[in-house]
Amino acid sequence: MSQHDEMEIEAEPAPIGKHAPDELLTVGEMSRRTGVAPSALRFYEDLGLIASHRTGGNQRRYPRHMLRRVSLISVAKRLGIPLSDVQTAFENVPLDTTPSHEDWQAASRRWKRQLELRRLGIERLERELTGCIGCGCLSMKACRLLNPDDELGEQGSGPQRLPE
Amino acid sequence: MSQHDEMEIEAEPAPIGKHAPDELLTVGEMSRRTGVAPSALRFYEDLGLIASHRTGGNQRRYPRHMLRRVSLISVAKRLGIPLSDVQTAFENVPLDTTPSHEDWQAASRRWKRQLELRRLGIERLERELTGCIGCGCLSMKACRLLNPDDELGEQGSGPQRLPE
DNA sequence: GTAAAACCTCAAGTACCCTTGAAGTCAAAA
DNA sequence: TTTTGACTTCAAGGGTACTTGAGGTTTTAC
Repeated sequence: MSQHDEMEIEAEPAPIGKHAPDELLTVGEMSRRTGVAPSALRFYEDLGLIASHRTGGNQRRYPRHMLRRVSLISVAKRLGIPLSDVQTAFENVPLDTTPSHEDWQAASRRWKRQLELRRLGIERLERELTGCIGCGCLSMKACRLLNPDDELGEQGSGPQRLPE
Repeated sequence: MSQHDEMEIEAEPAPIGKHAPDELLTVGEMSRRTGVAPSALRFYEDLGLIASHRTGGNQRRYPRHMLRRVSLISVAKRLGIPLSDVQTAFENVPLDTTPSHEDWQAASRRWKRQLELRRLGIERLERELTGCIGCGCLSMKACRLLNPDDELGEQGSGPQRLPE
């Protein structure tokens, strides 16, 4: 395996001077840059979370803006956010064209809201636990943590999500 | 085939219609009280996350303190915390005897620390996203969110966890 | 005493989120 | 041009977290 220096990745004839904004990335380059395995990238593409162009030889070529999507997906993964939620967050970010300023702004705000809700859920549980530590009991009666039949504890069975 | 060769926990005649404070719970009662399916309870028991006594007829009977464990497990599920982490959090809480005040206190503190780490990860991402919204870019170069090769983004492939 | 409801085990199935491997193709360096 | 590494698809496998179903037993209620 050849370890290239961090040079400009130019799959196509390089425009003189600066990197092309239209530069396309192979699956391997995408993987190295995002830390997401090629197999996972293909998987995300099957799910429609990301998209690629194909060369004449049927190889994937990703537009640069796809880096953002992949990075956001991997961030979500680290926070335990399911891919279905990621899909929702991406709802109005175009796959086929470079998303506009506004597209990403809107997506950022959606992401932030999601994160905020998750954080609030955690903060609340922290408060409950602090109370439990304070009273030294984890009391079944007093502790909302252990009686979560409120907005946090939607249903009895099945996968559960934080409220949205 | 009945096996009464040893003293087993018998289904005691319940005090008329009401629950005794040291009452043992069947798997069904446990399920109704915690919202966790009986199959999941059995699964947790297989994993060693919870434990039960058995009647002479080999049916599970849960001591009341097991309600806490199950509830905490289901809280963890809601927050996307894997069962392996739950196991860690329970490490020093006895399964066979009613955990003491101090056992639960220590567990509470461990839980709180776990939640705190998770929250901090989220808060950091929120800050990053706020910056991105602010600058209106989600810039690949400026945004740590999209270049997470720091303590949050350990390695390239494989399942990733929040730092602990 | 009997019948229904609740329980038991064990095996297989499901859903998500991928990874691994086989068998073959493409692309760029030597 | 040749070689090699990177790529392709497709099928199967794996970990987590369970659910479902079959076939049988126990407990409870009448």
